[in-house]
Amino acid sequence: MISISHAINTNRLLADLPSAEQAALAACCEVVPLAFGEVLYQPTDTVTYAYFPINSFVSNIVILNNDSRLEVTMAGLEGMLGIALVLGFNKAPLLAVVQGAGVALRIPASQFQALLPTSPALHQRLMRYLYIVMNQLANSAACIHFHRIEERLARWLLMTQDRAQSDHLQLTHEFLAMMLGVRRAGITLAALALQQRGLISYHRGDIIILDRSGLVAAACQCYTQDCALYANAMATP
Amino acid sequence: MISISHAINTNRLLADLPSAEQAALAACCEVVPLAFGEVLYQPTDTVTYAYFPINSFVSNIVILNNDSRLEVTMAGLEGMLGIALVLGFNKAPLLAVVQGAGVALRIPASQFQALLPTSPALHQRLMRYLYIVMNQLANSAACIHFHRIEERLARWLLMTQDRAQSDHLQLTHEFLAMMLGVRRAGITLAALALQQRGLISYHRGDIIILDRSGLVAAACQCYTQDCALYANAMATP
DNA sequence: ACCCGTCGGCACGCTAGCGTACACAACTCG
DNA sequence: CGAGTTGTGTACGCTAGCGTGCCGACGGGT
Repeated sequence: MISISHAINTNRLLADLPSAEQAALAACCEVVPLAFGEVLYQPTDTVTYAYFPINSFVSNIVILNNDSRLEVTMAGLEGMLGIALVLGFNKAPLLAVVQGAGVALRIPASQFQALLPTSPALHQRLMRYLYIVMNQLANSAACIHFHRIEERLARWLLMTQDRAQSDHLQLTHEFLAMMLGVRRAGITLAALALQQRGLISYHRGDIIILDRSGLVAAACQCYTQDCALYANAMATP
Repeated sequence: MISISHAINTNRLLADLPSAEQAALAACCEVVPLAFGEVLYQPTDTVTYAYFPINSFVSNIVILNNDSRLEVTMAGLEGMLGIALVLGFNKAPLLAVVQGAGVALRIPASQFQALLPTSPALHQRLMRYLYIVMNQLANSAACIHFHRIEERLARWLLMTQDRAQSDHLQLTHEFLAMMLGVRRAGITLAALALQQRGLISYHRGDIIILDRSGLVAAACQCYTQDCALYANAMATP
């Protein structure tokens, strides 16, 4: 099991906080396991916990008209879930589904909200994170509209790899199709193309990233832009 | 010319604020005209002013790879521009273009940021507004991906009508095509369809909304959902 | 060792929307 | 009043992706 202090130093929003803030945080959070497929929030649910993933990662999914689904953001060790709480609100807007099993730090909503006014550094980090997420959302909208499945798939695999911190992912075509909002057959073709170019290999739900830089080249620039945006926004004093 | 106090009572984020907060606001803002096509922010610009539209409205546009453009949100009397400032940041992420001429309240960035800590009611409103915008972004991404041009056009006209507060809009097909990220010819077909159904009429850049409720039916549900979301989030205590 | 559920390859016709290009009509301005 | 500009209708072939359905192959469980 991962200790709380180790967890706090792993999540990028929490690492490097002043030790007083880390201590305050540690006092009210716990390390919990997240299982693959677990639903953290349903749309319109009241948000009872904030989560900071450590080695797990979670997809935020829009549900349209009860059938169409589309992943719009992803949160792993670089982010958090329960963003609404930072805005003083407690209604979840999106479906949050655990997409990579692992552990996360969990804080009850009320304690989290009580913590914010007394933890200025944390608060600032979270505001920055909100800014980043808003940009990711805006860029995603354009990316999803303009870019082809193959490019989007490559981007998505890279984003997932970053959060899973492993070049070995467990994803079926069916699942990828739901995330990208396309047909399963569409994913099959795109994945075949990537495989034939020697960038990935896969076999019944196990995807291995063989050539990361090749995959970056195959992805739309949205991937590199996203990374740059995160780095920039977080680095600015 | 519109007076500052009348302006403050027109923008929905500012109306109904405690009078002390309105007074503090009034002390540092001014009413400025916004001309059609005026660019308020370029991506990566430093944000020098926050704007609260009164009878003008502004599109926030993502620019991808220097050519593809797509409107992702719109702000009128129900919103504001310069959201980054609320998050303690001063970099504009999107292109903000005035799409309906009119006036807006304008506040220098530093004064705006100084105002926030001392105006809790305003601050809360703005956080709510951020929450709404994030949801609009997420929903837009899905809407743009799944819905047809005709539905999206209908939705877009309704959103514009709400902000222009007039059933008479000035928009060319060319402009609409840029907003929706599609071909001009695509807009022509969709607009013809709406016109033949008796919902709108247009003539060389002048669009008149004839049957608002028919248009709501022709639009994807995203429009009604958006409205409901705004009302809900703003109404919650 | 088998069975059956899961996963992936593939093929069919179909549609929305693309890129492009041309023509005409309506305004604008000299 | 004539010339140019702007806005709209339309047409062409083309592509990405859709919906659907089938089949084979793999592999875990009994």
